[in-house]
Amino acid sequence: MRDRGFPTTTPARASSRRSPFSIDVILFTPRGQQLAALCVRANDPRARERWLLPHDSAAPGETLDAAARRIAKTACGVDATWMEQVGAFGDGTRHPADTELSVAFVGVVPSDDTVKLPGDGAWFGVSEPPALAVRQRAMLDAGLDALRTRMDYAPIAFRLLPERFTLSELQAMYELLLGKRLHKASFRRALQATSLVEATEEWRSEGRGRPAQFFRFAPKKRRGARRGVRFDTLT
Amino acid sequence: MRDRGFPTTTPARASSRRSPFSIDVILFTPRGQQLAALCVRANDPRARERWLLPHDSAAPGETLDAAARRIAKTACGVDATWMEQVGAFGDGTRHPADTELSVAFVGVVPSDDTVKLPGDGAWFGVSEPPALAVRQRAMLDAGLDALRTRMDYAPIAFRLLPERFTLSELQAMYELLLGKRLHKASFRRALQATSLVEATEEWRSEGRGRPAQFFRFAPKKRRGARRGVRFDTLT
DNA sequence: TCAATAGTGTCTGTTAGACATTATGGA
DNA sequence: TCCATAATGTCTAACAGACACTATTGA
Repeated sequence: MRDRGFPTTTPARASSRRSPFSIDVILFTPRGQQLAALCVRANDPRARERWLLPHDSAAPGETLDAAARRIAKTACGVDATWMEQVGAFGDGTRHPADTELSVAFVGVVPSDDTVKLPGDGAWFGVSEPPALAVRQRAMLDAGLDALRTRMDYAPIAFRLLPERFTLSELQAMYELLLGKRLHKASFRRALQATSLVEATEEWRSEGRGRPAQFFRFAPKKRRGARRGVRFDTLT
Repeated sequence: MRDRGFPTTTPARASSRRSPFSIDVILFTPRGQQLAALCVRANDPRARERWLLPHDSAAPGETLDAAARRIAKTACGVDATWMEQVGAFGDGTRHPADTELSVAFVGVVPSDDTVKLPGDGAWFGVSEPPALAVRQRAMLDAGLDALRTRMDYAPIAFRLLPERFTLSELQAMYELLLGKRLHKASFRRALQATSLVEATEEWRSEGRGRPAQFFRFAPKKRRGARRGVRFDTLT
C-alpha cells in the first residue's frame, strides 16, 4: 500500500543526485481536544530515534501540489482532505534532506482515517512536538499558523467532518482547530449568515439529551461586500 | 550604483551552472491613483522587447529575504520599505531563468524613490501589466493579492508615506493599495481604535483649505482579543 | 465673500457576546 | 421526575456607515 513506485517519504541521503529542493508536508488531524501533527521516523539507521516531517523531492513532471498530496498519502495512508502551500524555507537552516530549499505544505486528514498509520509514523499533539531539524520546526510552526489563518477563507473544518454533522460537532471542530472556545449563539448566527450549511431531515438519536439535527456542507453563492475598515492585527 | 558585485537582475542564460531555483520580486509603488509594478527588460538581445519580473538566484550563504531585498534594490535603485515572501511557484510553467522552481517576494517602495529608475526598468500600472512568462504572471497576480491581504497585518501603508503624514494622505494610501474608496469618519475611528498613529504638533501650511495636522506612525502595545466568529470569505 | 479641505458630532442599522429560556430525549 | 444536550429569544455594548455640521485657510 505504501510502495507506489515513488520514493519513500524519508529518502535515503545516498541518492545518486541530490535534489535541489524538498517538499515537506505538515499534516494535522484532530486528536482528542487538540490537533496533532504527523511525524515519521528517520530512515537512517543511525538516527532511528530522530523524527522528521514527511518530505520528498518532486518527481519529474509532478506539480508541487501533486507531490505534496502524494507525500501525505504515503505518510499516513489516506488522502488529505485539504492542502495548501505554506511557503518556501531555506536560509541555510538544517534539513534532513540537506537541500538548500524546502517548500512546505499544510494539510488535514479526518481523525477516523488516522487509526492505522504506517509503521514509521506517529501523531504528536501540537503542544508537544518532537525535536525536529531547525527548518522543519519552523515549517511546523508556520503550518499551524497558516492552518488557523486560512480557516476563514477555506472550508477546512468541513473537510474534517463526515458529510452529515451536527452544529455542535461543527463548533467543536472549529474550537479544536482554532485552539479556543467559541460562543454558541454567536457561532450559529455567524454560520447562518454565511449560508454555508443546510439542514437535513435527519436527527441524531443516540445520546442523552435532546437530539441534534444533522446538517450538510452546502455553500450558497456568496454575499456582498463585508463591512468595515479593519486594521485589526497590525504589528 | 547598480553593479554591486552581485549578479544582475536578469542573469544571462549562459551562466556556467543553472541555479536550482530563482527568487523573483514583485515590487509595487503608488503611481497616480493606482499601484504600479516594476518590470525589467530581458537581457537577451533577441528578446529586448520582452518584459520580466526582477529575479536572480540566491548567492551562497545569502538568506532568501536578503536575496529578495538585493534584487529589489538592484532593480529600482533604492531599498524596499516592506517585503515578504509570497510562496513557491513551479509546476512546469515557463520562467525566463528556466528554473524548476521560483520563490516570489512582494515588496513596496515609496513613489518619491521611483523617479530615477535604472535604464532597463519600467513601472506598469497593475491594470495593464505587460506580457510575462506564465509563471511570472502568476507570481504578479499572487503578489498583488498578498499585498492587499497583508495590509491588515502589516503596516504597509505607513512604509509608503514620509515619517509625517496627514490622515487624508494616509487614507488616500489605503485607498490606493486596496483599490477602493473608504469612508472618512469610519477610517478615522478605526485608526483611533488601533492606536497606530500619534499626532504631532505640526500642521500643514500649504494648499487651499484648512490645514491638516501631521501624524506619525507610533503603534502602541496591542489590544485584546478581537470580537466575533468570522466565517467571512469562505469558498 | 466663496471654495476647498480638515475634522467632528450624531443617528441608525447590524452584530458580537452574554444570559436566559424553551425543547426534547434518556436515565 | 431529573439531567443532559439542542436550539432559540432577548438585551446590551460596540461599531460601521451615512449625513450633516463646524473649522480654517487661500483666492
